[in-house]
Amino acid sequence: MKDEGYRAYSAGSGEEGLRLLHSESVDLVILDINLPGMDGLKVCDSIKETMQIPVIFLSARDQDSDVISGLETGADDYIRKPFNHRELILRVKKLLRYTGNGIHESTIRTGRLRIRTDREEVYFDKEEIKLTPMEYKLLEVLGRKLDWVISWQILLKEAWGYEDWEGGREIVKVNIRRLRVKIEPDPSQPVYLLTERGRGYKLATVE
Amino acid sequence: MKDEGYRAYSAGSGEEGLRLLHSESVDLVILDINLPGMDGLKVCDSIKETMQIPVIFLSARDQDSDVISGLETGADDYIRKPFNHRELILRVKKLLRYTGNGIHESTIRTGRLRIRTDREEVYFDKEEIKLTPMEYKLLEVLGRKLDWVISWQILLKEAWGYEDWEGGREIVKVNIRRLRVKIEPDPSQPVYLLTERGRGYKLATVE
DNA sequence: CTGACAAGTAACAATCCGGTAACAAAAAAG
DNA sequence: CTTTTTTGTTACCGGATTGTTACTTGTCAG
Repeated sequence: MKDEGYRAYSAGSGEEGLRLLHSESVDLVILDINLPGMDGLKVCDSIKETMQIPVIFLSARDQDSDVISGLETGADDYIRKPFNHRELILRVKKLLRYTGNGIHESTIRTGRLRIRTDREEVYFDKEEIKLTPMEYKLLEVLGRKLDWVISWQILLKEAWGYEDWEGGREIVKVNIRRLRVKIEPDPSQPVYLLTERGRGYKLATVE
Repeated sequence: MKDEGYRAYSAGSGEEGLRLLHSESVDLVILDINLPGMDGLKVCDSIKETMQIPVIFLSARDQDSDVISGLETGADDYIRKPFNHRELILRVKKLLRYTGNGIHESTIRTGRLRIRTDREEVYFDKEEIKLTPMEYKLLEVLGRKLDWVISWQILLKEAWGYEDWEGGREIVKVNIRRLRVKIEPDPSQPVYLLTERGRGYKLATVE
């Protein structure tokens, strides 16, 4: 997993895994069924109860009934051992894409723009663009939903954390402008950060 | 599949399957790799190129390399034969849940027209038609009741949220016109958005 | 054939939305 | 505590969107 650019943690038991989930910010869980102590199905249950994180079972128990009970407890995929690494990676990527946390590739790129989410840095070609924390947050929110139009209400919530706000519309408008001034070659003719009138803004894939 | 309450079609070859896809409104494809004529991977490729329908491979070819190439062509899942019915159903359900299809279809299509309700985008063949928010709302309301005649009172309520309104009739009339100008090849000879004099309007299935 | 009414069409006007700049408040740096 | 940077607020402009009005066309009953 690390080779593919993901952060990865491992736990020796179900309990330890659940503890990790609460201390770290985790996007996906790969889980065996045969575990010391608490069994995998129970762990999956307890995960699905409290959070919406995709779970993949990876188990030597290859009976159909095992697979079925795994999927029925809400697991998102079930891979039988022995498994192929490449297949696992592909299935992980697919799941992350579905659940929208997909662009955890730590760098989001479109055209000459590059966002390194791990370091919170933005580059235009090789040059770093210095963004203020707010500007960066806004760009990341847009980047994580590349090509999707996002309304100012959602942006306000995702980037600022405000549910509603008097001048929410203005705040977004102005900060979009500030972002454009920094990331667009010509801020009045945006190429990356586009407006969909009446709907919102989107960061578009270019080229 | 039918026992589970799904509509199901089957095709004896890739070509036939692709033809079915265009004539019927399909939410998910289950595909073998070994097919007479065009092979399954090619079929999957061609599906993924033009539409965003989930594809599950179901194949006797159980080598890891087969699974990997299947997933890499963009398939959403790969099940090895022999397979268990219950597992297949569970995986189908899961996919339909992810892609949001199933309950309310995420794309409505008639003739050369396609409405992507998840992104609020409308296409004529491959070309996107830019609609204003109001135009889109109206079209979606009509599209969700394909072939049903809807009165201006209902349209007013569904699209505008007004219970009654002085110039309600006019507002609908004018916006229907605006929609037609954008979606009809010849706005004065509508093919999609038809009038039922005295009753209302409907979005008709074409072909 | 004709009048009445529904629907089509076009032009106009009000409103809403986004772009922009300048300014003020708040936060961070020195 | 002062300076600088960042963030939020306000105001105004221009244009797209939407609603309004007026007029034309088409359909159907009598």
